[in-house]
Amino acid sequence: HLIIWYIILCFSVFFFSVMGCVLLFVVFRWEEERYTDGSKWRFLEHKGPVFAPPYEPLPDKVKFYYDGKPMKLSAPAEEVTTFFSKMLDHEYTTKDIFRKNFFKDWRKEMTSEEKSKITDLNKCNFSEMSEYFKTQSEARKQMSKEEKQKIKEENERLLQEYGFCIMDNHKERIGNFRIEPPGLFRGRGDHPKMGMLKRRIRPEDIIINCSKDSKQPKPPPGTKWKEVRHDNKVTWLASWTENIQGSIKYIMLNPSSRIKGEKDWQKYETARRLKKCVDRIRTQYRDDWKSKEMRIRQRAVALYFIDKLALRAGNEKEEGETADTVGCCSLRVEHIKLYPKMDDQEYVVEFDFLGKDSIRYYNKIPVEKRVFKNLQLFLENKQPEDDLFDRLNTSILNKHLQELMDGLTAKVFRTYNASITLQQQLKELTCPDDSVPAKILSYNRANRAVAILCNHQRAPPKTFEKSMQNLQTKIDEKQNQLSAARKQLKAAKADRKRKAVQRIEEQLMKLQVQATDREENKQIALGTSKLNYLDPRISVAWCKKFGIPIEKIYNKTQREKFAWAIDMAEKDYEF
DNA sequence: GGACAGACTTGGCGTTAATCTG
DNA sequence: CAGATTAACGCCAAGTCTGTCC
Repeated sequence: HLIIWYIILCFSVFFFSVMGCVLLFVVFRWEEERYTDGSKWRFLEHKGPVFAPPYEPLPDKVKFYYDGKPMKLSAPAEEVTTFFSKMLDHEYTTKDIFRKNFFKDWRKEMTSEEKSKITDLNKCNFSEMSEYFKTQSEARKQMSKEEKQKIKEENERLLQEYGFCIMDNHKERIGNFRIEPPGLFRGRGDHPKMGMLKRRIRPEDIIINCSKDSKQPKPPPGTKWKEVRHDNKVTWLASWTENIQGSIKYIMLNPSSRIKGEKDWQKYETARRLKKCVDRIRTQYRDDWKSKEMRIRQRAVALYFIDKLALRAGNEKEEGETADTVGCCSLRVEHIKLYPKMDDQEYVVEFDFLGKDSIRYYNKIPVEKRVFKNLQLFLENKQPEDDLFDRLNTSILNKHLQELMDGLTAKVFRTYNASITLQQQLKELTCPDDSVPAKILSYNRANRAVAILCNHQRAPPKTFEKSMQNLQTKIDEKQNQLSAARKQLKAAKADRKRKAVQRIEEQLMKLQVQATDREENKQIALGTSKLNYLDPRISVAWCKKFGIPIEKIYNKTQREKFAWAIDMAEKDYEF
């Protein structure tokens, strides 16, 4: 008996100390005091970035032809041609702008001799190189298990060595520790810089950020960092300036890190504060539609769009530097059409413009008469390419919002409206008696409502039709199976048969739900809203309330990112 | 108040890894 | 167990927003 008591005692001590640690850890990790002086960390140590592998010249048998004649290129010029020949199958290599930009940048890498010979891109023949790369990638696919395993292990080793850092008391995963390899810039949509050469990044381009008392990362042998600094007011570990737009790129931590998680949490707390005062703000902007000042009316109509349609703020962009895309404040006259009457609706506004990533926003919505009249006013005496809101920009708008609520900016409305929509849709769509797959369909539908609001579209997957067909075949088979099982049940009336029928019915239902979900999701991308706009605590609470395992909603990466929410939210959580 | 740099979040998509199926 | 299919991941581009300078 004594022994048993002793074991129990030991076990309890062990158990409680483990629990204690877990609790401490949780409190420590998410409730840890934040720095009040604007600093982001006290200690930061890492190994620096991993560079792109050096260029390997082509074997001599693989030739480039100019004007029908083989020509051996210098290594720098040859490297650039490999980028182009790898893209040959893409339609964009036929575009004028792409070819012009590429040729211009390619010539910069040529020797003077090459430069004088190669004067016309149309006389260049890259097909042997293109074939060579196709063969190479085919060979890579055909590699033996052992070879693949070896590569995997090497990647894992690199991850272990360079993929983590120490920030304050935590070992944290780094988001992107590999430096982007050189290549040809593509860009999205109609980008004026497509085809330009994205140059290779060297240690001399890199600024390292770490704490003074840490072990500094070593640059590769024979090289130097551009600079090593110790700036704890920022979160990045390394940075460099990219040559296409001249913007700065960063190496930062993974979303699972304390520093990202805390920021994410705060973002949703700001959105929840908006919830408390959104009525007041709405009343005010409606009032402002009547203002005698044009700038206030414009501000109020723009804010109405941002709130109602979840439009992005719309910063000004430098013309000719990027694709021509707009957000709310940068809308132009040509992007909207007004219809005093359309079918059975009055005061309809039709939006048609390219937003972020050149994704088209198309929507027809009835608005209130005052908004409509205001829009007519804003359009007066303007050309199609003129700004709709000529007295407004994002800076003016955000200054105003800041006065309405501390920390309020245009994008908070997107977060707020996305999260509140999810919560309300979940409430509306979830039936407590539904099966788990049916409940998940409801969840996905709620998620979908948000994605539609935020205009998160995707190109239908290339294999969409086929995969729908496959699913339909499975459903048909299952239906046959079911009717066969039912016949057997009728004949035998055995309990075992009854259960079999039930099981098949469930399987069939599951397949049908899957088909519905997939069909409805054809052109909708759920990922972005799930990752960036939906307060994860709403989803966690929903899972707890309806007994859905969290794994059904969030995959491993997402669970890591939302660890704070999974720890925090109870089933009665309200956004 | 406008230009610009800087820092950080948000975005779709192609590739890769995991899972499924015959 | 290999090939097909699907889900996850990573890539890298493109936004938002703040702060500084003039």
